[in-house]
Amino acid sequence: MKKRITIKDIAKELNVHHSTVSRALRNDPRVTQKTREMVLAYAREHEFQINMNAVMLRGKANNAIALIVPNINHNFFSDIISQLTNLAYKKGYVISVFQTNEKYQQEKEIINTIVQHNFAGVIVSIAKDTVKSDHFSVLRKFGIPLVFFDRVCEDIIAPKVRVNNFEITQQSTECLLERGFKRIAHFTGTQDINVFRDRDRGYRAALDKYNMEYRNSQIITDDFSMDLGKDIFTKLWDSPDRPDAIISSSVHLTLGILLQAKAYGIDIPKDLGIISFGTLLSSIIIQPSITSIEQPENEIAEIAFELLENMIIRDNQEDELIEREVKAKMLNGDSAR
Amino acid sequence: MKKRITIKDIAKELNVHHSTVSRALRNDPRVTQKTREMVLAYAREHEFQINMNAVMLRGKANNAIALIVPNINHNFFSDIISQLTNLAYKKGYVISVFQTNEKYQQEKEIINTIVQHNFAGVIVSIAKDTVKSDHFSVLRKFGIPLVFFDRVCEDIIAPKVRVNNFEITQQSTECLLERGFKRIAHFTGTQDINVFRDRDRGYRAALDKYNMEYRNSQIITDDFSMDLGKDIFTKLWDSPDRPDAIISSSVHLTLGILLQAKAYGIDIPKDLGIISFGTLLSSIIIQPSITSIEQPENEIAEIAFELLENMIIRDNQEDELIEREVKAKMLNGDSAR
DNA sequence: CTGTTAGCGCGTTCAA
DNA sequence: TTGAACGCGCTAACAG
Repeated sequence: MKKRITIKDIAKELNVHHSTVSRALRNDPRVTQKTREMVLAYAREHEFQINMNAVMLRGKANNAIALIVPNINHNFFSDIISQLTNLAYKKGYVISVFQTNEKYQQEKEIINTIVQHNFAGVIVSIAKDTVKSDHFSVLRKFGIPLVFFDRVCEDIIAPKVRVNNFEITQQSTECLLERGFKRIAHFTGTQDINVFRDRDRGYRAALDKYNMEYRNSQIITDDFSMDLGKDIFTKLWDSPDRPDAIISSSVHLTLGILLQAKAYGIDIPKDLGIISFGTLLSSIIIQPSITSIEQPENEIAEIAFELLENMIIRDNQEDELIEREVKAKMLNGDSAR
Repeated sequence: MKKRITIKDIAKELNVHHSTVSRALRNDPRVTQKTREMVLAYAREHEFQINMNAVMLRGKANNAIALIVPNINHNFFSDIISQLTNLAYKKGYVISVFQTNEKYQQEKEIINTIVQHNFAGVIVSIAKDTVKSDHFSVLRKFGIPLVFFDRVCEDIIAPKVRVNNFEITQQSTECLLERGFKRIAHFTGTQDINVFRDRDRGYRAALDKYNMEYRNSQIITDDFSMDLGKDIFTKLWDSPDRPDAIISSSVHLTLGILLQAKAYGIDIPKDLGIISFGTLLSSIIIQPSITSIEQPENEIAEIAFELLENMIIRDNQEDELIEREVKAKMLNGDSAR
């Protein structure tokens, strides 16, 4: 590690005290115009860069925000990351992104790292694996503001940004029912997570409303991958009680379904209705277009950031329950153009 | 900001010296079993978390690596981010992701932040906007290891991971020529960036080899968006010298092209051949499938990380020119299944 | 085995 | 207006 230039180095070189240099660099008014210019010139010339570790050790607030997501390379999350990064940049914050790979253990270690490095705040969407929530309490203990989005811990008091999963899934299911589908399967994730639980509740509410039942109704997958979607769909399709429609919680599962449907020569939507969460960018050019459920990623990012920034500025942890809900929308493939 | 518990607090409480606490926490052998256990128990109970700012101020190496990309929400980059984050995690590093939005100014400010926070190393793919490279020299000055991937600064001495853009674009163009296409347009990015420059050189090399010329050949876009792809294609298609094939540098441009082609009722690939960079996930279900050029994101991440880790471990900045090239592959849509 | 001391780089006293 | 001294939390060197 190269030795870096410090304010003391500058002070020695210019025959002033390092506290004077410190003041000059921060534009403290009680320093001569001349001295300041001398210091600034020297600093610029020698590319002085302040050591933030020293600054923060003295208690100055960090300007780094931690963002924790299960997967960086899912569009839903990468869109939110991108937007949050831009918002933060405008306000002088820096976002560090962490990926849990859906693992509780990694999530926990990440939280510790965040505490140890004095991050200013944390925005998180929890792992599928996360059923305990003890690791979040340490943030509260250390006074680090926390905001949940999308996938939340129900038993931790912190602001939460939710998507209207119940409502939109109910609506989507009803849409299929109204189009005459009778055996609708629901491909979704673990029921430990609010998002997938809410979606399944919405799905069942719609079935109940129409007095429908379907034996193979709920299919829970641990993983959202194209291959898994393909496999699950294949089994289901070849089973005695074949579905005539599917609601899918993930673009990747949907791609697997579509792929296999194509191999089987299944006519969509005649023989198989599909509604899928997630923006299937190319659904607009797929023949036939499928209906997708679009989530407002930018709005989620904006609200989450706003909530967190408020807490950071007011040096405050919320004790009341702040919940904000944003609305996903159904986008019919054929009307997308 | 809440006051956090420190080793001194623990020391006072247990009537030992804080240096003893420090040793106990780090499992220094020269501390009694009993003392250590006492300290560890107390620390665990009170959720002590070490203050990394203090540790780093003393000179200990940081375990945080900075990753700078133009856009987090492009699949090429988000795949690399995801993979890098996992590799880093296994080795005990943490990745912080920064987004330049293709702006030189942001890139520069990010570099300063990185220096100020003493990051252990930097992995970067530069912004389209970045024509100067002065801001990278500060990293060298401060002894922070640097690795470029994909989009590189030619005049900075640092390890570079490149994709065989020249070769693969030449090959793709020849592929189209051999299939009988004669007026092939090239949709690509600014020629200030090695990636797009290399692709265009490969494209032209193929044309030259076949003694072909095409007036509208090179179309440079500032931005890679679906809308722009659609607009540009529309203009081109309606021009007197209509293309019969396109090589596209971006999935988003390609989607725009496909969308408009569909609206025009253009038969692909009979009336319009298309080869596109980027994994068009759903190309496997698009009818007709289009040929894509797949880049080895995981391999890029692995090599970049390995190169950087070597420099970090050896506390070394490379003076020799390390260049590694990875190979993109053409993937024919119809053989993808 | 444990305590003492010093210092990492900076900002904030308090004094001059 | 500037300087001197101190301390943020931690670890290394040295002393006991």
